[in-house]
Amino acid sequence: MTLRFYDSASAEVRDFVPLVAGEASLYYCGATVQGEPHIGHVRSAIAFDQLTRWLRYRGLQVTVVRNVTDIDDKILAKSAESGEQWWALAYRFEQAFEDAYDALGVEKPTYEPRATGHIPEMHQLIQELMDRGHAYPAPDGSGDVYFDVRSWSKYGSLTRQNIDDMQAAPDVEPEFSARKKDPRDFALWKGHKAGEPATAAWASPWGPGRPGWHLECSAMVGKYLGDAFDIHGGGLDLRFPHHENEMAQSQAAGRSFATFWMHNGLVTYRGEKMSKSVGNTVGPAELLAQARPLVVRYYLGQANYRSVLDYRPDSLTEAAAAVERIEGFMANAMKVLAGPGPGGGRAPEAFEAAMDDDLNVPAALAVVHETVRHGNTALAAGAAEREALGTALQQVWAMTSALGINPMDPQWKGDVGDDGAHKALGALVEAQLEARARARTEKDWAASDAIRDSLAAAGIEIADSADGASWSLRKA
RNA sequence: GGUGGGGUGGCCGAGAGGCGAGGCAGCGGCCUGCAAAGCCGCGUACACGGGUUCGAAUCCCGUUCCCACCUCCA
Repeated sequence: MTLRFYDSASAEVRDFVPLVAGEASLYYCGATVQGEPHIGHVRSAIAFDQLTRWLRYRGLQVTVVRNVTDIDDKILAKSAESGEQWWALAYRFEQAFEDAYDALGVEKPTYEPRATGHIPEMHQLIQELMDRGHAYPAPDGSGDVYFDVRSWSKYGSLTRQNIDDMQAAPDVEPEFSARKKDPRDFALWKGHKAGEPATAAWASPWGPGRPGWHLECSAMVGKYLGDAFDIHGGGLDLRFPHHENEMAQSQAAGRSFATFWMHNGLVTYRGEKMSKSVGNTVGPAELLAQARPLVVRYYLGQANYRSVLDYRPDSLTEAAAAVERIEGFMANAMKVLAGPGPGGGRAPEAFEAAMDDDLNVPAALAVVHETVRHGNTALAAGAAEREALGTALQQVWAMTSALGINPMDPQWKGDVGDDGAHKALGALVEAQLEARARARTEKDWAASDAIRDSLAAAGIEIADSADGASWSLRKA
């Protein structure tokens, strides 16, 4: 087997060869916790969760690091506006992100460092850059320290851009530009300004201040994954300047940094990028109000991670139908096979090949659905096809687990209600089903259908089969 | 101006020279007391114009439209 991923630095699909055999290290950019999460953030996390799960499926020991940027201009600005302490505000939104990740089955990263906990590592990196002549303190005594892009000939290589071809940014802050040797130089350290809270300033050899955004990630990567690691991920919108700058400052300091860069496609709404600055965001809570977490996860994870996902509210209904098809098969098969869920099965080769090929989830899901169809056929064939049924169930189990969408996973059970209530409901429904069965025996179709209709009105769906009727709560 | 990614059937969404991935919706059939679920069948789609080829959605040339980044953004 060969894993192949699209490396956005080289713009090609390449064989993935881990730096250390049997292991894989992944760093992907988490949130700047200055507001509520939107589904674009969540999509990114799900994409890298799929990647993590697949690397594990392939037997690699995976170390995952996702940062939390808990200090930045916007956090301070919002704090100043509302009066809430900046660190309290940051923590509040950090929790909102965590809740969304948890609800949608994104596995916890191995490490989840916060920027503010890594100031010494940042100072060290700045010092290394200064020693090598790639960073300089602002000449005006502001306490800012900048990265000198002209001193690093490879600047622009991640995004294959030539510095001189780049459109000059609108000079919104001339007072900053005046401190820079080149307008594209970016802040490694931001000197403390009058009016900013003292709690948002850390002592440094260049004066009190706080870290620049790009520097945080480089410092944390260095601490948790070392000078060289396998994959750096994040949203496509972070390629430039964030990732370009990260790469420049890390490599200029003599670290080799990532061997693969993977960027997930953005979520759009009515054709336009979803973002806080555009103001067209839709939060995970809005989707979770319309559909079960499993359905939301399926929806956000069903397209190729690199493609644009245009959110339309009704697409959740389609995702729900697809999930129920898979879920229905698994539930029926488990009932017939009367065993606990099968663990440890293997996915069909076609599924593995699709996932190995740059995580082709849509093609992999096609295999899931084909297997479900075969399984349903085996189910209908009865005892003669028990073995085929068992195989299909095992395969569907393995595939959905690998994608993080196994409907039988306890993770998704939360919406069923507590066991006591469910048990009581079951007793009541079973009594109804018995009455209906009697009516059916007497061919009293009116009575039989009345029972079915009243249960349906209460959100309980029943299905007839050769061995009697079964019921389930209607899922959103 | 520079850099990247795209335009596939009613919708979503893979594929990337020759067999119409898969899902959703729709239609017909089987099953069913009737339904539901499930199974079987039905679609001749690849922005436009040229070209290469026995054969192009896939390659080449041109045109056009869209998105993203070049400023904070997953």
